[in-house]
Amino acid sequence: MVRTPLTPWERQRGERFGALLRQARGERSMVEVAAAAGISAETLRKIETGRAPTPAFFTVAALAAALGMSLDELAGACAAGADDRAVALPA
Amino acid sequence: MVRTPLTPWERQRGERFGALLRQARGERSMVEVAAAAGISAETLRKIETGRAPTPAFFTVAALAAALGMSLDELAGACAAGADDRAVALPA
DNA sequence: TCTTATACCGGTATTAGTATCACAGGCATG
DNA sequence: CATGCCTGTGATACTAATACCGGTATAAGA
Repeated sequence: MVRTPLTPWERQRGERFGALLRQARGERSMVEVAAAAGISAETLRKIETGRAPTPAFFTVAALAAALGMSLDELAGACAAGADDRAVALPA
Repeated sequence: MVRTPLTPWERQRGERFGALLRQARGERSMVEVAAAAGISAETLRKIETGRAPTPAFFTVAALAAALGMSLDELAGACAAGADDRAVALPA
């Protein structure tokens, strides 16, 4: 109605998204990357753990810049990983 | 404190972002592009008019896909347009 | 052992994104 | 002229993102 709750596959996509970011972070600490991106460490943690499955665009953009990765490949990786959505959720 | 309100330049960036999207939409109607992106037309309108200055990442990704534009260039255009932020908001 | 640093987790507070409803203007068709 | 359709808009409702705090666990080092 007012604001469609996140679907299960959206949350799963968020988890994949977070895993991707964590992998990209590598050895660097959360606080360092968060500071580089200009966000709080808690937010970064929530995104990485999938507890914030749909972060804001500019948050992701700053994060990608801090991690030195492309937004397109990031979105593409999630879209590619979520292509089974078409089977699980035909609508 | 708990959720930093959007700064004025963030809102301005949102306006530029929306203007960019509206320009990219061209002659196509809001409802068509919104349907192609899988979001509601009202949401697209709010994003375009800058009333939703920091949309969700996947919303923007779907929109960019529907419009056939790159996320990196989109983010880059906004970042480039907002470089006067450093002067307006030194903090 | 004690301290420190990092990360995870739960709760809380506040703002913002997203969707539905109702409305107005333009334009065509009856 | 009336009616319906389409586009864009304003108001409203509800959920999610962001941030801060305290606590916990693990590992490294003094």
